[in-house]
Amino acid sequence: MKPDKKINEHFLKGDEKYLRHISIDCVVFGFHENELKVLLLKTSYSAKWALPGGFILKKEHTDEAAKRILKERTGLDKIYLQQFHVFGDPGRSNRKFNDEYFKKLGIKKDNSWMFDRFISIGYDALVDFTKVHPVPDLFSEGCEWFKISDVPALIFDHKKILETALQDLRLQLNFHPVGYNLLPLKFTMPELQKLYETILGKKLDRRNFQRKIIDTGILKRLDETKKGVAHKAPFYYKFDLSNYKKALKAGMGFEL
Amino acid sequence: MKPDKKINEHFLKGDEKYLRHISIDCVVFGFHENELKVLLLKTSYSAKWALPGGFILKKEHTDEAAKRILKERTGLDKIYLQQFHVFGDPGRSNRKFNDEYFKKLGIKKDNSWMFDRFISIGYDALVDFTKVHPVPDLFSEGCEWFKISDVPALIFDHKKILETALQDLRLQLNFHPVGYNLLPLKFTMPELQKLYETILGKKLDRRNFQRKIIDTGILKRLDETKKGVAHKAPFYYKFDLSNYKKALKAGMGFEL
DNA sequence: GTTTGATTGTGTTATTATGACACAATGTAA
DNA sequence: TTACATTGTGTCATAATAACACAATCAAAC
Repeated sequence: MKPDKKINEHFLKGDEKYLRHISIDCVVFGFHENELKVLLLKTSYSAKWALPGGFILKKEHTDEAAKRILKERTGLDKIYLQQFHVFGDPGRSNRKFNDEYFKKLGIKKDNSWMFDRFISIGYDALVDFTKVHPVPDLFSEGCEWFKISDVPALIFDHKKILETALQDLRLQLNFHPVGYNLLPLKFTMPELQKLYETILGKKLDRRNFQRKIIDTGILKRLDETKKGVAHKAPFYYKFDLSNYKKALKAGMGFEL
Repeated sequence: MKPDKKINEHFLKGDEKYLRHISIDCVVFGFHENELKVLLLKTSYSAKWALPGGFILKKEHTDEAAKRILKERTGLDKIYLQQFHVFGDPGRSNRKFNDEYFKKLGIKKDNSWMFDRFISIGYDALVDFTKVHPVPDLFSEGCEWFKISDVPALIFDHKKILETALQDLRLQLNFHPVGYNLLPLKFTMPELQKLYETILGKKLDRRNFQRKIIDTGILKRLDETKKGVAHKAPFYYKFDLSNYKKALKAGMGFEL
């Protein structure tokens, strides 16, 4: 089926497949080159960008829907994913679209479930940047990572959703060793620290940080050191999965 | 309009007023006689009890809907209320009803939006027990407070919703001085401590508890003492609203 | 080859927060 | 007047945290 035809069908008949009035928006965090990043889609119907999102099949668990949507956008299967907030303002999506776009597709705005009010469930995901293969969706012409500090204009209330997710991530940091989901298998202590600093938005003392992280017991130091650095080579670490899981259950207390 | 007629209309035409597939369930916490309590409704269509809940008007903010629902059940206007989780299992409400009840009302199950799948947004509320006037809803024949430790059988997944709310409340305790919402204007230190102990489900040291609470600066000791106790009379305290709000913004760190 | 610069690994100390604990004071009831 | 239950307050040992310094090592510059 041609893309235009698919879009048309989605606008006119999507409500036969999906629950009306409810959507899911995902804030996908990644970490690369010492920067926290978020995955965004370039909408084809406006100059703005959007969070990857989608809808819930009539008999699908909301969590499953979020997983499915994420899988389609990132190719990733088992990722850290959880709901963090519901956005239920009736005016949240009543913003201006590009009418030309819909005219071209032959869609009348009062004719489609897609222009109804939507309540959106926000999910946030932490992914290993290096393993993601971004794929735009039907309504997007591109898919890119953006530095958190450098996010473009977003549609609807997506900016607010992103900010809420970020706040939530900061809170989580003390309970959840989020590094496991955001970093590759092996990583150095400075890299891990940089991740924490980026999320929290503040500098941390190198030595105290190391002590606290080590004390949790969730890390395992490898014998290997990083090669090719113009200074003392840092050790690689990886997460000790068994201790990591224990710590999760115990609800690791942890202040930075 | 007669109740039966109202119910009938709700089942057959409610979807003209409300969003389909989405509901709100409220966990209303109160504190009385040194016990944490929750407000429940006795369903008229089964032997079970239910959380007070309702639906979202087509142009209503979800938060407003929760407020409205709560106002109708408790008579209270300005209460501490917030969403804590979305329950999105497609099977969550596919449980057995009392068919007799619906037959009596002349409602066919495949004929009403009310038997569709619902995604429910959980809101929890902390209220001053002494100010609540419980009012059952259209589908309930009663409305009562239950001790948290002594909750009867609940419909659907309401037990799980309640438990999730309770967990959330425990987490909140460290960030939010919840006492303000659950206690009357003036209260004694032992009463406040008992509240914390009940929510956390563990005993706290009397002297350490007092020190920490006092150190936050959110309390103001009155000159008045409690009368009519067969032992040393405890002082009354009230919340220092200005410091309380400051502490909220600063995100009071606080471990028990 | 030696030096330089940047960065890592590690340990000490002062300060603060926490948990465990004891005794004097007070109001009613016996 | 005494007994009892419960409150108000303070101390001390221990644990957690923040601030801080120096030696080791790698690549690049000379």
